[in-house]
Amino acid sequence: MLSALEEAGLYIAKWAEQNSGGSLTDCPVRGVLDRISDKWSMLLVMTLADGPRRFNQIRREVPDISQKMLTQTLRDLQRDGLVARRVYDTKPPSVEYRLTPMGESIIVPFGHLIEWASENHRRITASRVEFDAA
Amino acid sequence: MLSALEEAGLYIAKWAEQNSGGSLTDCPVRGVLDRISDKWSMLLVMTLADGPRRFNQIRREVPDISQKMLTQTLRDLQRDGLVARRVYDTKPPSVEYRLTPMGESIIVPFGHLIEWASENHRRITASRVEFDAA
DNA sequence: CGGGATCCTAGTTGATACTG
DNA sequence: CAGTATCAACTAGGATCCCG
Repeated sequence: MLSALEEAGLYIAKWAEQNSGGSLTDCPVRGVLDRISDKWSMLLVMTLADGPRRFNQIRREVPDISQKMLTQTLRDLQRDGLVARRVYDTKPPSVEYRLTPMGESIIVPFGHLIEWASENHRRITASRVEFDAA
Repeated sequence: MLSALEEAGLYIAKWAEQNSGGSLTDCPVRGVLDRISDKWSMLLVMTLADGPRRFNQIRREVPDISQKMLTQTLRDLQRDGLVARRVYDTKPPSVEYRLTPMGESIIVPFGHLIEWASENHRRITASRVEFDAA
C-alpha cells in the first residue's frame, strides 16, 4: 500500500521537509502546477498533441473556448515555452501553433492523468450522487 | 517522436472523434479534470498522501490556505470519494482526513506531473524571462 | 484570418467574526 | 478543535466591437 506512495515521488512534501521554515508556500513546483491547472491549458496542449494547428482551427475543435481565452492561453503557453507560434506571411495571414519539445514532454504526465480520469469518472460521479443524497 | 504521443493515450481527442457532433464539450473526463485542477485539491491530496491528518494539522502544513477553502476543498474531495472523513468523539472533537483507495490511486498520475514540474520549472522560468524581454 | 481593446458579470477567494 | 456564516475583494472568463 505504501509502495504506490513511494513510487509517486512526493516532491512537494519532500521539498517542505528539506526547507524547514519555508513550508510549502515557496515551492517552485506549485507555480508550474498552478499555471497548468487553469481551465484551458491542458485541453489546448492535448489538442496540439495531435499536430500543429491554426488559430481558428483550434477554435473549431474546442468550441466552448472564447477567442479571448484562446489568445490568452496560447500566449501563456508560448511564454512558458510549451508552445511555439509561427506566422506565415500569406494573405490572409495564417498563424500556426505547435508544441515545443518541452510541450510534447508534458503530454506524458497529462496522459496519465487523463487515463486516471477516464478510469474513475464513473466512480466519482456515483460518489457525488451518494454524497448529495445525504 | 510520435511514440510519446501514442503512449500518452489521447483520451480526449479520441473521445471527440468517436462522438462526432458532440465535440469536446461533453467529454466526461473534462469534468474530472476541472475539479482536480482547482487551486488546492492537488496540494491537499499530496499532503494527505503522507498519511492521515487532522484539520488544523493540515492548516499548519499548508499555511497559505484559508480555513474556508480548506473546509470547502476537503468537502469536495470527500464528495468525489477521494478523501474519507472520520470523526472521533473526544473532547475537544478531532476529525481525521485520509485518502480513500481511489484517492491514493490518483497520487500516481499526480506524482508524474509533479516530477515533470520539478524537472522543468527552471526551463519554464527562463522561458518566461526571455519572453518578457521581448 | 488572427487577433487587440473594452466592458461587464459570475464565480472564486480571503478576512473577520462567531459557535458547538 | 473544527468548523459555519457573512461580507468584501479579486479576477477569470465571456460578450462585443474593432482592426490590419
